[in-house]
Parts: sequence; structure tokens; C-alpha cells
Amino acid sequence: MKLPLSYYSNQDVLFLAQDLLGKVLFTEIDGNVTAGIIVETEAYFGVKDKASHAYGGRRTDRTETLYNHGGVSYVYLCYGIHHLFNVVTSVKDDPHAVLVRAIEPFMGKEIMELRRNMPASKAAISSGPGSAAKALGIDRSFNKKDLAGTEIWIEDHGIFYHPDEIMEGPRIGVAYAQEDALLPWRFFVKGNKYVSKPNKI
DNA sequence: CGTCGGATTATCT
DNA sequence: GATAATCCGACGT
Repeated sequence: MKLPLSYYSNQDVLFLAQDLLGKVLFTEIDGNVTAGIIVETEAYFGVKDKASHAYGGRRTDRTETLYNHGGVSYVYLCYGIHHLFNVVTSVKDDPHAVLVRAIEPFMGKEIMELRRNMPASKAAISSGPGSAAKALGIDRSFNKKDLAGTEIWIEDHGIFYHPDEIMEGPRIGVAYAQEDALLPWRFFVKGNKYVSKPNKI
């Protein structure tokens, strides 16, 4: 069930960004397990992607996480408020990553409701990368964690979306990346209510 | 329903 | 000192 480390060493981040749709992201914090089905992702294409923190091979204290072998988490603070969770993929020194933008609550919904202070029936509880991370209790202490470990991991529950159900479009909030902002590297499940807006191409 | 702008801080220049 | 892979409450329609 738990995805092996070898899963993340695939060097095709565009494939993995789509393949992660339907996989289930778990966290365990102080004995509290929460999990959500991944329904929206974005691919960040390493050193060649102007929207990537590792564009041009940039290495800083923050981006060093991205240069790990695939299968670790990359969590950073955005706009001073929001924690964004990424899956580092590919091999060591090839800094590809997949941003998890939305999840569908799957386990521990009551805990998510407390963390988000809203009912799980509301799509906003885990729609958008900042909200999804908060629902799962992810903060910067989850940076550089082994995704085959016991604090945060991803399982395959055989949830499969037909290719017709997987939509693609430009990534969100990356206008600064110029021509790379137009690349259709955002993937989401058609019609799923937890997908963040805009949920059309 | 849609649009607008303030929040809040690690990180980089 | 400026920026940022965003969110949410306030307001107008």
C-alpha cells in the first residue's frame, strides 16, 4: 500500500504529477492520523523551469531539499502565512518536484475540521495548497521528511481516474515565470469539488 | 454570485 | 528592503 521510495525516483515529473492523482497522502501527528486523496497537483520541472525555486540550478539553504533523491518532502512558507507541501521526485541532484494543491478528506476528518475550523462538507477545508497542508497539519517541521517514513507518507488505494477525468492547464500564481507560466503543468480531477479555483482550463 | 486588498514572515537581493 | 507556487473576509451586485 505505502508507495516505495523507488516510485519517486521516476525522472518524468510530468508523469508523476498525474500519477499522484488518486494516491492518498497521510500524516501522523501525536498519534492523530489524517489522510486525503490527492486531486490536484502541479509539476515543477527542475533547473529548466522558471517557476521552480531550483531554476538555473540555484542552490540555497531553502532549495537544498529539492536536490535530494526523490521521495522526500519539500515544505516552505509562502506569502508569510501558508505552508506548501511538495513531493521531491527524480534522482539526487535533479531537483524536480510535485506541488500538492488539493486533497479530498479521506481519514481523520474530525481532526481536519478542528485544524481548519470549518466542516469537512465545505470544499474550502482542503482546497488550495495552503489549505490542504493545514488540513493535514503540515508545517515547516515536515520539510525534508522521508516519504517512506512514519510521520508523512503516501499510499496507493487503487483509486484510479480515467484519462478523460484528468484535466490539465496552466499553473497558478506563477506569472513571474514568463513563458513558463503558460505550460499546462497543473493537473486535476474533473468535477472534484475540492479542486481549487479556477477548476476549468 | 464576483472582485478587492490585507495578512505576515522566511528568504533572497 | 522587496518579494512570494495564497487565503479569506469584506463589500458590492
